[in-house]
Amino acid sequence: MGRIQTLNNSSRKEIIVEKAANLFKEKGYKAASMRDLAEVVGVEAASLYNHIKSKSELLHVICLDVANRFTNKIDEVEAEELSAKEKIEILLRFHIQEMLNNYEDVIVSDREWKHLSEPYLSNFRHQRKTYRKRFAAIIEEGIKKKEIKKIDASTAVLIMLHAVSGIESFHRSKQKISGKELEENMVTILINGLAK
Amino acid sequence: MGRIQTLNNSSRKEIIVEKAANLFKEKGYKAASMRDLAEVVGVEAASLYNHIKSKSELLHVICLDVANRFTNKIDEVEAEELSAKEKIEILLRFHIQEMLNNYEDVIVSDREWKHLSEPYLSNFRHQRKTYRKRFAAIIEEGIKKKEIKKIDASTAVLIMLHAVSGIESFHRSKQKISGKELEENMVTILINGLAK
DNA sequence: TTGTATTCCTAACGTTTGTTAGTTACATTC
DNA sequence: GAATGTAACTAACAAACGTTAGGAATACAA
Repeated sequence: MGRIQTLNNSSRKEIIVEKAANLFKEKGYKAASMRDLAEVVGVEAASLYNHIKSKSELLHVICLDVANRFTNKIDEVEAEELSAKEKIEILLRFHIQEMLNNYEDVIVSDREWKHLSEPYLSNFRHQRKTYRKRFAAIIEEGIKKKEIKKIDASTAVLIMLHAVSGIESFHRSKQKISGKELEENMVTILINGLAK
Repeated sequence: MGRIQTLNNSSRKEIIVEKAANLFKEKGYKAASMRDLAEVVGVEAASLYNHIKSKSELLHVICLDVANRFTNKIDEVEAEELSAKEKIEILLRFHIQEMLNNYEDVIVSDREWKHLSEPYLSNFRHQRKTYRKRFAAIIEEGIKKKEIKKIDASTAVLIMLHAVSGIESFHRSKQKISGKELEENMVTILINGLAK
């Protein structure tokens, strides 16, 4: 009968959420059972319920946290006095950094948000939609100021956000290049294109 | 007691696979139950087993079909006498077209392949890996011939493949722009970049 | 019309699922 | 050391899952 190891200043709940993110990333939310999670945590399944309310709570804690991080960042970027192109590059680099450092949460949020229950599902959808609109608005500002090519702004947002999510494959591979190199490559390709 | 509608020259099995792809896309493979599928098909769950062997067969039929289409295309492209840049653009446009026309299969294959059972899982993984290597080789050829910027080829592949998968959001949105416009925007951004 | 496949049905199976109830062990405070 | 709250356990629940068995209805060939 071993207790959950609580190192640092993280609570037992935080540890469970962290392990859950890992498991959800690996197997998907639906395929990951509470008994799987319990095993990883080192405890019986029923014991988890001393710390969390339900399986779905785990998912919405993860998703909400990720969504808030991106919302906070775009708040910050919009407030600064920068050119549109600079704003875009900052956001793009932030996405890449998040994907390099907190990728488990980000991937789960990206891929499993559909399994959120109401009202968290509606909230998440709204926050996501709003974020993309604000991102697109920055691009449109850049087009107006002739910093950016005349392209469809929402398509550009779509490309950038999804391109970044490809970093998951990078994590799985043998990491021939470093995170910094990856970041520079991505920014170059997306801002300046492949063609010479 | 209604029978499965079999129009054109498609078999009942093909109809089930088609509806399954739609359902898997909507709810995810694990969350989509055979009873859900039966309801969509218009039949009782047990009746499906007169036409298919198992739920997992549905998934691997879908995934294998998608993987083969891309493999066939890259076979075709490699055989032609074209510049690397042209080859890349053809492949990119093919990905976009597939995502516009057969997106349900492609999305399911992209997102749910992890739930394949052996030996289909290993086969799929291998085919996917090989495809990406071949794609990266074309890019490296382009770099050598100075048609393409000096970037990390596998990062470029990763960006392109994942950018295209963002077209799913396009399908969900109110389609302000046409498929053709979307294609041109994507190709422009990825080949020439955002910056003016 | 009769015989034979095909396609559907109902009923049920054995698992696995998320979760609750009730109880025991540990940790902390007085 | 007694008291109290926290965190673990065992056992079990009802519901949902994929799938099978066996029989009834339909379609097609003779």
